[in-house]
Amino acid sequence: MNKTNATSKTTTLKKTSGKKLSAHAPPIGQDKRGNLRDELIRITLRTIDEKGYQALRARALTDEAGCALGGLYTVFPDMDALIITAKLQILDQLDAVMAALGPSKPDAGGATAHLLALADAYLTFATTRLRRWQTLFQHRLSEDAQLPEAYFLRLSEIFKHVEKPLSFILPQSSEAARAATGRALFAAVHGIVVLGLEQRLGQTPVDAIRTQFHILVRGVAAGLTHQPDIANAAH
Amino acid sequence: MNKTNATSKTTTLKKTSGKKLSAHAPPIGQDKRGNLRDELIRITLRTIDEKGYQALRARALTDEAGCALGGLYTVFPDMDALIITAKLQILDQLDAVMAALGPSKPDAGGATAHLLALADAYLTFATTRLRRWQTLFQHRLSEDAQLPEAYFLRLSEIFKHVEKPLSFILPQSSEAARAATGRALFAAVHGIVVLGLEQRLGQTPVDAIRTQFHILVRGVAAGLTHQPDIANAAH
DNA sequence: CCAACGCTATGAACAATGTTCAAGTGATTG
DNA sequence: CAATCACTTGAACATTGTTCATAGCGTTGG
Repeated sequence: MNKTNATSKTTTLKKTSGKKLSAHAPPIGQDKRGNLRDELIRITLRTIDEKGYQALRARALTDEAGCALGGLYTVFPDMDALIITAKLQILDQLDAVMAALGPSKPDAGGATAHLLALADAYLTFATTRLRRWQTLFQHRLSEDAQLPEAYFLRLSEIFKHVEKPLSFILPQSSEAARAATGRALFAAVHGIVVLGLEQRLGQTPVDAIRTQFHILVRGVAAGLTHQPDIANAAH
Repeated sequence: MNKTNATSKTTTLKKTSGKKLSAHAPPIGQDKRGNLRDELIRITLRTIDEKGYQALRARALTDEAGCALGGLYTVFPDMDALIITAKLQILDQLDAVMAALGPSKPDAGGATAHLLALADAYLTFATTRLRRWQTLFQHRLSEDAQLPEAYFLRLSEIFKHVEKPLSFILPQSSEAARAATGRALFAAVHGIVVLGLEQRLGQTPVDAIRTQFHILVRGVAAGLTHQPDIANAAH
């Protein structure tokens, strides 16, 4: 069912035909070294967009980049490193989308509207760039490998987009309380989107997803407005 | 690395010497057919508990079950089917944990407390049976395979645990509004746990996670109590 | 009893992976 | 022109899940 044998012919063996003429007329490679790295990253992102991160294959990438299989391992220690680089770029794009909304109006109503706009931007990112978003949050690197610290730093930056408007809903609260609340809100919206996009049965889920985080964001905003101590009574 | 169970292999193989009606218990293979299936499921869950779903290997499972590699494919169409069966059982366990809390007290305060207890039960499940929980929500089946409808039915049942106490917070709301709110709340807590357990850096994240969904659940409960229309104004 | 049949388990073979590394290639240098 | 060196190459390797011709064993018919 799974691994169809269609590929048996495709991937191989121009070796019989003499490639003595190595033909370094530039098929793809523009410069030399650093460009193979960038080229591989570019192809990785393109493959993700077209077929999803599950389709990333060392041979397919190097074929398309016009280098040998081993070439990949001259610019990356392994495939994980390549994918991590791609994930970092995608995270930057998500950050940019949320940053592009600008600041919120400095009152509780404006803050709530801004939180909804952030959630909407997140949902839009997840649906319009579904494969990139899936790469961000579904892809697992293999066993021992660890995401770099820069990844988590970027993630905290994203949480900050949510923290900022909270200062108009929780003007008296501590920095820590706002951080926890912002993180909770982002994670909550993330969870709604995750479970919503996971199951592709049912009907158009996007509106249902939007309904859910409307309830959630407006509910939390109203609750915190009436009882700000909730955010502080952490323990 | 560990071919420790060479003994089990030999013992099971010798049951070829007749004894269909065996008085003394055979070592592993008790009956015939359905037992290999159950045995494989058992071993699958055990492997998940000990090493995580990433460690599931056809050869390791069949070795331990005392059958040949191909034996797996006589009782399951492929490994996905086996893992799906395991996931269904794990989902049942999660459902049982949340059902074990019983009903909430029939007022808004009792409902809020119950929602918090549900979130806490979920977090406890995720942390004490981490590998099973990861299998539930991190494992992806390969490409074409689909989770069975029973899986999503079970999931809706779990959402219902959250819906029920909501009737004391939103007594006037429609069934649909409560369903959307319940789903949103579960997904929100799920998102908090997911992002919380993802990054194991920092110190004890469990308390931080608990803090977050306290803010969230109590915030939403308070908000919906003061402005019940939020749950209805879907669009 | 045994011969023939049918089901089931078997495990070698296969295709598709990521990764390694000896060998090759071409430029630079002495 | 030879030697050296940095870099590239792709065949080989180790692991995967999956398949399928074959062998084994119980049942049945004569």
